[in-house]
Amino acid sequence: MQLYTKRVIDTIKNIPQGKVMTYGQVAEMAGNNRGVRQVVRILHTMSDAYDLPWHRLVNAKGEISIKDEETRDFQMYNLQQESVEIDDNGRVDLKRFQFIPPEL
DNA sequence: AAATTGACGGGTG
DNA sequence: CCACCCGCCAATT
Repeated sequence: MQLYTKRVIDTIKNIPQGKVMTYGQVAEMAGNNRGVRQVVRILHTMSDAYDLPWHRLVNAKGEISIKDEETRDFQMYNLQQESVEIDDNGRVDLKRFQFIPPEL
């Protein structure tokens, strides 16, 4: 597996409880803002194996991006358990809940 | 070895 | 705000 992929996994694992990150932000932290698609792919294939808190990922608009209803509900449930608020449109207020990693 | 796959993002109209 | 287009990366098939 490539370094980039590892960094993506690390980045996701480092998202603290009660906060969320966008897919693009993860790609950026991992060193390649253009590798968003790969982030998505990782979630599909490796989220179980690497025990990733995938529920802390939302798209750039702050929406929960899962299509499958059950999985989406599961994500919302988990977020709410961490006191992340979700509005009627299934959106999270990024201003309040987005995790901004310490740069260094 | 080539094609496919994805839970995306930014720009445009 | 919505709809569409196209660029992008690497694990899998």
